[in-house]
Amino acid sequence: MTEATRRERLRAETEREIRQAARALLVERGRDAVTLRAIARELGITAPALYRYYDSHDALLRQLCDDICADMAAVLYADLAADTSGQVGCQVRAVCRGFRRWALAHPQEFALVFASPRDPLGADQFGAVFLQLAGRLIASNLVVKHADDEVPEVLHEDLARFQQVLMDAVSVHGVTVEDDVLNLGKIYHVVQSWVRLYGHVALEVFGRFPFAVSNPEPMFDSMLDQMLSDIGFQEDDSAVR
Amino acid sequence: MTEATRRERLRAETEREIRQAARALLVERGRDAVTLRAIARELGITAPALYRYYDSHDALLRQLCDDICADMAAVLYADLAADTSGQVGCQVRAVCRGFRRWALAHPQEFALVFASPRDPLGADQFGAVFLQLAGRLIASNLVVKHADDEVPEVLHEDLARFQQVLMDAVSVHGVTVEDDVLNLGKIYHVVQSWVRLYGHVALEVFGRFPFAVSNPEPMFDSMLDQMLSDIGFQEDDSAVR
DNA sequence: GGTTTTGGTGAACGGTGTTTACAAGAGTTC
DNA sequence: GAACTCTTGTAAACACCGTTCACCAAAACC
Repeated sequence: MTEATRRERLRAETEREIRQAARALLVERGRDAVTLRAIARELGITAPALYRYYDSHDALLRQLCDDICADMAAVLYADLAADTSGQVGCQVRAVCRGFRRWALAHPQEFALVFASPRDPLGADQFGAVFLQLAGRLIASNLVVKHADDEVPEVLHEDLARFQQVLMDAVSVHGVTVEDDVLNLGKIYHVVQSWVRLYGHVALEVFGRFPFAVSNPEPMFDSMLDQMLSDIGFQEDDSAVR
Repeated sequence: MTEATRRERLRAETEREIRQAARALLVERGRDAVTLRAIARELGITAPALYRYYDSHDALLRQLCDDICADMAAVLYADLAADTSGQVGCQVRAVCRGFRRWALAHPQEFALVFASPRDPLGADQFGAVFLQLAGRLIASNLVVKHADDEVPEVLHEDLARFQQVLMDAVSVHGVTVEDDVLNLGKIYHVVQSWVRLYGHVALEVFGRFPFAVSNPEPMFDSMLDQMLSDIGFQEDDSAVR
C-alpha cells in the first residue's frame, strides 16, 4: 500500500543509505571523517551526486544530528518501557541511566549533538523524551512542598514559560494537571536536575573530572539519588501517590 | 639578561606569532578555520615551514589548548585577586562567575578545551586554579558536618585519591590542614559542585537548556548560592571561621 | 514518440595536511 | 676568512576535501 512511485522509493532508499553511511563514518572515525566523498565512496557513487539529496555538507550534518536525536529518543523510550515497576521514580532513574549509557556508548554522536556551538537545538526530537517523562512525573501528582518563593523572582518569567511548555507537553498526552502540582519551585528543580544530569554525563564522556574516576557509575547513581530526592522522591521510592 | 642566542630568540618569537595567529583564527572564524595554511598566510610564510615548529596540525591544536587553559587560568586568578573581601565564599563565587563569564566570552575556546572527545585533560594548567581555590577553601578551616558515611562506600577509594591530590595542592601553597577538615563528605560535595558548575556553563554556552532562558545570570547565581550552601557556606557568607 | 524530469558522471577550481628535495642564511670551527 | 654544519625557509607534488558546471542516459510523462 505504498503510495510512492518507483522513483520515490529508490530515492528514499538512497537517502537512507546516505544517512547510514554518514552515521557509520561518524561513529567509527570521528566527525572529521564524515566527508561527502567518503560517503559517496561507500555508496559506490561520486560526491557531486550527493548534492541531489542535500544542499551542502553542512545540511547533511544537520540531518545527521536529527537522526541521532531520533535514535537516542528511541533508545530512551525503550529504556522507559523496560521499566515495569510502574513507579515514576524508577522511570526517571531508568531514563537518566539510559541517557548516560547512550552517551558513553556514542561519544562522537553526543559531542556533535550536545556540545557543538550550533544555533538553536538540533531538534526537539530529543527534548520530547524528557518532556514526556516530565509529563508522567507531573501526572503522578506527587505532592511535594516546593514553595514558589524559594526561587528568585527574576526567574519567574522564564520558569513560567517553561511551565507552559511542560503543561502543553503533558496535555498532548491527554493528561490534565492541577496548577499547584507543577509550581515554579518544582520546575526550578527539574531544570537543576537537567543541569546535573548533563554536567555529569558530559564530564564523563569528555573525561573532564578533576581526578581519575575508576568507576563513575556509583557516583552517577549517587547523584541520581540526590537529584530525585531534591525533586521530591524518597530514596527508596515509596512516594508514588 | 636573556641567556638565549639570537637564533633562539627569533625562533621563540616566530612560535609566539604562530600561536597568536592560530588563536585569532579560532576566535574569529571557528575551529575549522585554524588551518596550517591560514596561519602561515598570516605570518607571511608557507605552510610547510610550520613543520619546523610543530610535528603536525594536531600537535599545534594541542598546544593551542594549553595556551587557552593558561590564559583562562590567568583570567580566573585575576578575578580571584579582584575580590578584596577576604571571605572564601566570595572568592569561590568570584572564580565560578569568572569561569562562566570566560566561557560565554570564548565559546570556541571552551568547546575546544572542555567538550572535545580528547584523550585525558588538555593540561592541568586549568585544574590548578580550581585546586588552588579548593586549597584556600580548605585552609579556611570551615567546620561543616559532612559525615563520611553520607557518601557510598564504592566512592571512597576514588574520593580518597582526589583528597590526596587536594592535600598536595594545598601543601604546595605551604598550608597544612587537619585531616578532619577535608573529609570525604566534603570532597564529594566539591566534585558535585564541579558537575553543576560545568553543567550550567556548558548548557548555556551550547544553548542546550530545555527552554529559552531570557536571562541566565540569575539562574546561575541561584545555583551558585545553593552550591555554596551545599558545601557548607551560609548564603550571606558569615561562615568564615 | 517526443519531451521533461531525475539522478548520475567527469572535469575543474580552490582549499586542506603532509612529504620531499632543495636553497639560502646563521653559527661554528679550523 | 674558508669550510662546514645546522636551521629555517621555499617550491613542487600527492592525496584528499567541498562545490560548481556541463553533460548524459534513463525513467516518467503526455
